[in-house]
Amino acid sequence: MDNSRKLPEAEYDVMVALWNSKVSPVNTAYLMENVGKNKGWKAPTLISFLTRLEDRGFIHSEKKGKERYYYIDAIKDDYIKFVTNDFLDKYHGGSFVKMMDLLYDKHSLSSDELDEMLNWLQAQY
Amino acid sequence: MDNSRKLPEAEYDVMVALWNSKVSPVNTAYLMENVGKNKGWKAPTLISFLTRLEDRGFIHSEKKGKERYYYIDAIKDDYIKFVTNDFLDKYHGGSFVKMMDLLYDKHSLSSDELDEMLNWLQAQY
DNA sequence: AAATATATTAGGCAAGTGTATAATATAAGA
DNA sequence: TCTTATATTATACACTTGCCTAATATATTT
Repeated sequence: MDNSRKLPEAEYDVMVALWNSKVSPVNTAYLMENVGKNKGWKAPTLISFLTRLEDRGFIHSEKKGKERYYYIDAIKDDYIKFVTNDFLDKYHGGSFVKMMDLLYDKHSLSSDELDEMLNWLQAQY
Repeated sequence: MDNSRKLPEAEYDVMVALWNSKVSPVNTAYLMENVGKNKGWKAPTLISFLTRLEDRGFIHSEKKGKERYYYIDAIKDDYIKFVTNDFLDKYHGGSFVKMMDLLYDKHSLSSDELDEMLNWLQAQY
């Protein structure tokens, strides 16, 4: 179960479309509509990413007639958690506070967001 | 002047060594000691990353005798801020709270960290 | 000044990523 | 069933990234 690897941009974008879909499986046409088009990809481009995702074990697929349908195997939250922890370690020594500190200093964190966080934190107790 | 493009791993590791140095400029030998060695790189490998960093405008250099010395041009906090905002947007819809929520649920955020954050937040008011 | 040591430069290559064209399969229509 | 349309597959190619070997420049020692 080695789906815990960081995906290249394009493949991640495809996964997002899959994760966002309320139905499963979805076919290539659906994914063309929901990511490919906006990205300006040709169908074979999309399919090529899907093939790679399948190789990595993030999805699997099944052919029905002349179309192919894709099923999700990687859990979104697990993946996001993985990349997030990775990121925190790499850029902030694993510390939330360090990250907040930096962003606040640099005016990237608004007081609204501070309020929101405070609320959230207080709710955890 | 914002060459704030996301760096490849290896180049980022070199930047970290540069940013961590208390002196500037530093030479290749210093960087071999401080990153190259641990990474198991040969000197030309390190130098190749340095050349690329120079091409990207993150550093510049100067040759003295047979050695070359490197000067930092990219500000660490600016770069980290850039990648952090990028990351938040990409994986958490730009929201800290969403990120905290996910990690807490998934048991990646300890109560100690929660306390720390609460302290930090309260200190901002 | 030669010979030797050492640092840098030139150049290159394999794997990974983004992307496409041409070929092929399969369904649908005539 | 033959033709046409359409989706998929095969294949490939350019760039980027990680890394190195061989060649060259410069300093040091003899």
